Amino acid sequence: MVSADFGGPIYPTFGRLVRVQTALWRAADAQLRHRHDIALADVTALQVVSETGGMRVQDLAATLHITVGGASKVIDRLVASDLVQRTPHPTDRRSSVVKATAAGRKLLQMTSAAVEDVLTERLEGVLGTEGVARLDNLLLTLEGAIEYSSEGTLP
Amino acid sequence: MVSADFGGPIYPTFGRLVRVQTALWRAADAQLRHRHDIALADVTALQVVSETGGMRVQDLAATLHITVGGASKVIDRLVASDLVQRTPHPTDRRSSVVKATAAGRKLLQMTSAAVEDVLTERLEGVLGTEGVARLDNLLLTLEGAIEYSSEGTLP
DNA sequence: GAAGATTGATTCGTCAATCTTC
DNA sequence: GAAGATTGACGAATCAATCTTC
Repeated sequence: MVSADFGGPIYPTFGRLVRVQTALWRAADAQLRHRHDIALADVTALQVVSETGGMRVQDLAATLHITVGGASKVIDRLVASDLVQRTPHPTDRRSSVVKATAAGRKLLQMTSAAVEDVLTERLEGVLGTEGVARLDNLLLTLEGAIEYSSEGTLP
Repeated sequence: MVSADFGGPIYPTFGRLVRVQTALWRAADAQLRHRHDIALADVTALQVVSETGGMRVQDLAATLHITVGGASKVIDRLVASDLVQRTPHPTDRRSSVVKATAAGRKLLQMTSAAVEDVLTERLEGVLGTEGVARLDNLLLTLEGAIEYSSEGTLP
């Protein structure tokens, strides 16, 4: 079944998605910079690294949908702040395995609470837990579909 | 009523929102650069300017949730490409009114079709029209709430 | 003095080139 | 030769400073 266009233009919905995400990001980012002097982008990377317990640079890039070079630089910043460390890959000397340090995990606990506060207010406070659950279901569906369709777009 | 946390952590949902939006943005942006040699950010600004029929720099900034300086530079690029023009504000000589040119409106028609194609495939094709409608409802609610809560966040 | 806008310096991510290792 | 990662140059947005007009 090929997608038909019964629902009217979809650009406005996408515009809303972008604006909502931007506004939420900015709110959380401002809160983190203010309270913990760190950017949300860095905390997000730290979060991913921490919860996987160790990953390669390109795995971080794939998870965040950023480039490998960008991921390398994010890690540079986190290493400089002693929040993660590069450890040698056990079988492949081209790779490093990036792991959260104790300081990184500690900072993550505090920053996660700050982010949770902002998001709970602005997402759950507006949509309610039921609305958040509906949103999450839709996003899960999209996320699953996006993973494989992100390849092979351009010739 | 203060927000309570019955739904579990909300950070993962936000992370999904960011990743889905990023992936969709990148797909549409790549398509536009490839077919029309213009960035999605510029098309988005052109879209907003066009559909309002004329607005000030700070109005564009407020709509897109970007800074005034950033909006000024987006307009610089669009002016350089002859897609919008700055016209004198009728009553306030500090301001300009930014309007889409004929070339801008023409380009917008073509690029909108390209964006619609990408989004129809990746949003509607995955969620269906009903799913898109549900997503749009949730985003509308969030957008309405965000407008007024974006002020007065930091001391 | 405040509001609207522009400009220059900085920051962050992408892209292309490069280096090392497979 | 290909894969993993890093580095420098570039593009785009933020922030602070500045200029003009209210």
